[in-house]
Amino acid sequence: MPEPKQTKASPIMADTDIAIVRIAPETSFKNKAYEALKEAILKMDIYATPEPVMLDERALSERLGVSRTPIREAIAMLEQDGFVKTVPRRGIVVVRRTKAEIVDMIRAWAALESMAARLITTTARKKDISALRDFFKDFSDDRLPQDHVEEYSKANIAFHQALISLSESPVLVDLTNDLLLHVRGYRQLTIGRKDRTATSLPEHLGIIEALEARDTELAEKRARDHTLGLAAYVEAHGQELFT
Amino acid sequence: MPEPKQTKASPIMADTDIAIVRIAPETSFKNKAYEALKEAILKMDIYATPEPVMLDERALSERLGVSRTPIREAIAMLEQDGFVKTVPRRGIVVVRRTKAEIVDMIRAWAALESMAARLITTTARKKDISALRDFFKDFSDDRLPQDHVEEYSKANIAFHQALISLSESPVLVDLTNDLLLHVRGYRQLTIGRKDRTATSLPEHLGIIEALEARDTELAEKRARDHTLGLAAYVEAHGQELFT
DNA sequence: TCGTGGCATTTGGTATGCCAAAAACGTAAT
DNA sequence: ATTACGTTTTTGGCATACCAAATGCCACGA
Repeated sequence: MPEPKQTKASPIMADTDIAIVRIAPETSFKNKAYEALKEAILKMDIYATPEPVMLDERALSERLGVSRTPIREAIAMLEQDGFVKTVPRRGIVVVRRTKAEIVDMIRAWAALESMAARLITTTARKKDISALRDFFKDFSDDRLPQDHVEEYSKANIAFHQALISLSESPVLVDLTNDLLLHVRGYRQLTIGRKDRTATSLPEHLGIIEALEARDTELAEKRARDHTLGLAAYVEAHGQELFT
Repeated sequence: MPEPKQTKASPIMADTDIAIVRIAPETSFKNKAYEALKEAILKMDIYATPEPVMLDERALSERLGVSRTPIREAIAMLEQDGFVKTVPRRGIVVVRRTKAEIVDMIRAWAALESMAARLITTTARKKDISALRDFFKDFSDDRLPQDHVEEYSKANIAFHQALISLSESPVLVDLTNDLLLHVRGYRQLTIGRKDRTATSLPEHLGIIEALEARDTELAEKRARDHTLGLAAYVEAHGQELFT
């Protein structure tokens, strides 16, 4: 009889299916190149120089020690992500976002995060919600966020990502992570700006309180308004950030 | 003789810069393959058969008349989109979404669309908003949507896409289009189900009215609740849709 | 001096060939 | 007949070679 081919284990070791589920996935050169290039792109300050940043396939393949083929596949993937754009017979250019695009992304982020907040009020556990406060435990009246902007900025990002994760919605998590990668292109310059930092912490605490109170509408509104506030800030003050 | 192909204009016609802006972009085989495969994947009914749908690089390259290289690059792009997943030395499998994933996507869609509605109340022109009614002009009490499900389903999709477009937010437009492509995997089975169709039209009209009234909060709420309603419906009745 | 034509170079696009892993197949031994 | 084992085939990954378009350099000539 046609028994399903799935693990035709011999009778003796039928019950010894130890945790040997998958041996080394051994990521391909394509994926390695993708990760390497993605990190490199995110690390470089694209908005520092006026002239566009270009990539060279052959130079990359030589530097990474692989042929052009996996490099090109990685480039194709990065292009899908919107990080680069290849112009036929001209070169591969690292995409620079305009202020309008960044603002637009932040608005989308606000939409997704407010939905996450909504979901959290109905599903997350109380202790997990309260744990969100830990991200800011190093800040207080004696140690103001605006005096440690860089550190607060990291805590800020971590908080938002943890918040979204609480929604237990893979789609929301993935989409916001993608957006954050683009927005973080000029991390020091936006998220952690001193004048916004002052109002940021209280707003975060307000969100947490609404979540704990299971107030769906309020949590959604506070999450949305908080991030829309960032969008408005960038729109108003971000002019100098784009040379 | 090799005449310069790029019309190096002589001084006489220096100011006669006619509309010769760009010659044929001539999309590459890579992009052609990407489009072709994407359409093919969306067209096939992935959820019809129990066994996973596989793709074969060599077969595809032969059928499309190109080598494997552009095919592989197209596959890499599709994998970034989440349409396929290549398993090393096993094959390329068309991804099948679970009910939970679809519901999750619809929720994200609801989030983005409600943000679009919010933006529309502050920026869109009245006449553009009112024009949204045209999508449903073929339906009335004499010609109920639930009696023309297929046709209404198309109008439904078109309405939602037009709605998002009114936000003039490229990010929202792109993200929702991507989500819709995945959700539409079983178009007839979800969006246009008869029992939901009856309540769909009034809700749409309600959204349009809120937009026209520039009632930001109400428009946002109606847009969100409408699409969340679909999510809830799929979650409740979608069991049979996944074999 | 200036510009014009062409040749060399650069760069992305594509085709092809080979490799190793794994599945598929077939054969022989029990 | 079933199992075990070895061979063949399949399949994705990667390297390499070639092409054609676009660019830039440079010599030649008005």
